[in-house]
Amino acid sequence: MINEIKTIARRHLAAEGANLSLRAVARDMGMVSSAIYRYFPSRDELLTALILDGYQVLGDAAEAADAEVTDRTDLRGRWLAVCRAVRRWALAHPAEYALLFGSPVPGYAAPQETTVAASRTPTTLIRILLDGFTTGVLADPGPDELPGPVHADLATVRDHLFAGLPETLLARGSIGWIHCFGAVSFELFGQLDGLITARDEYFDHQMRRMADLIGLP
Amino acid sequence: MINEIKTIARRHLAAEGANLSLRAVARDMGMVSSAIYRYFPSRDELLTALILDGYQVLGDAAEAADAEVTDRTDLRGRWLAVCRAVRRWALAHPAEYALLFGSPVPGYAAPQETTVAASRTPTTLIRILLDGFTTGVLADPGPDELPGPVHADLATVRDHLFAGLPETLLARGSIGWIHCFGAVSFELFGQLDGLITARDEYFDHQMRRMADLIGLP
DNA sequence: CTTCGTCAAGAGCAGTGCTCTCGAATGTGT
DNA sequence: ACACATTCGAGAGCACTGCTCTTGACGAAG
Repeated sequence: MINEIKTIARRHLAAEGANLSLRAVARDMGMVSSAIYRYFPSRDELLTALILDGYQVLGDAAEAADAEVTDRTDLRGRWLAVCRAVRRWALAHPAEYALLFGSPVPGYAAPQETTVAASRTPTTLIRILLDGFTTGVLADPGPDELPGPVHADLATVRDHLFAGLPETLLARGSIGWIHCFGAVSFELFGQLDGLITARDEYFDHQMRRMADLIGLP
Repeated sequence: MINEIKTIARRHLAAEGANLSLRAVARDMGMVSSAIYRYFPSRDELLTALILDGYQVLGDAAEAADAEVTDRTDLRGRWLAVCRAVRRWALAHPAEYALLFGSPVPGYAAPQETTVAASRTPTTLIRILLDGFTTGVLADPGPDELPGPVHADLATVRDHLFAGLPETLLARGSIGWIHCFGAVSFELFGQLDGLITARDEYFDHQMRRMADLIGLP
């Protein structure tokens, strides 16, 4: 039942865009709107559930894309594969992507759970670097003039999730992830319209430049 | 009159978030909602007006930040100044930033005018590179393995707006702009929550790395 | 003094999230 | 088999939204 609601809600999201209507979902289920409230205490809760699912599905796609690269030492190939998977999912589910990564819905404060669910995809990316470093494929590039406070922030993240990873690699990897997010959002939110037509190639080019910046062989 | 509506609408936008209510604006003006329709044929038109204004104000801020750097040969300083100005404006006007660069409002198709208004800020950035190149401060870094179709897209943009600029510089500058957008959006849309606390420094660090990637001295 | 255009008000339509109450169905325990 | 409890969905209703249409007041031209 809950799953049926979510499925129909996702369909509405894809069709209509961000403003999901509980009543419309209920109508599609042959129910009356108040019946939905048996299963979700509010519209925001339904959105939260969709967001959590979205992060999960995206994380799965990212991990699958990484796993598909047979040569595990091909860090650049793995990095590009994950980035492409993120973009592919975003293009296939623009409304859901906007829900996850777009402007926050006014009045809706994302619960703590969403922020941890959100970390799966970037974790997949950074883990590629950790993988490369522990297997010796990727060397510690040495210090990168990180400002002190940033150093502290990154150290915390590193100790939490990527024990042993040189901070410089974490910093560069984060930039790479942020740029992946930025490039996808830029395209999806219409900022590329009228400027770039070869979008696949443009995205790949950007991600390659990021791989260069990270220092991926 | 039109200006008063826009001013109050902006205030509501800042206070409530993206879902701007015409009736609330009218109420604040001591008018009835239908009176607004004398001045704006629809809510979307009002949003469009706000968007156009926003791009204009942001463009002004970017140009002013660039102009404030007295040493015109300090390309890196100029680049950072503009990026910081963009972020500063975004943090000061999050709802407006979301309107310009966030997820598109469902059912609302941005008119052509907005896309040209949007180009002012990136134009300011890229013009720094053009400036540096024409004055000899910045050398042509040579080809950057641009895919063919991207090459064609960028050539069109270059011939339109930045005559004489080497394509490689345009490509790198675009990446820099996209990353500026990405970093600001990432922070503003809550993706940094719980991870990075030193946000000023982190942003600056990213922009410096981008300046490195572009090759700014 | 009349006409004309501008302006705002008001009613009304269809839609929204959400709350509440009330019946019907579906078990479950004795 | 009966009584009880719980679950479910329907329906009405509240306050809100964007938007349309009609009506009436006001002031400036002719």
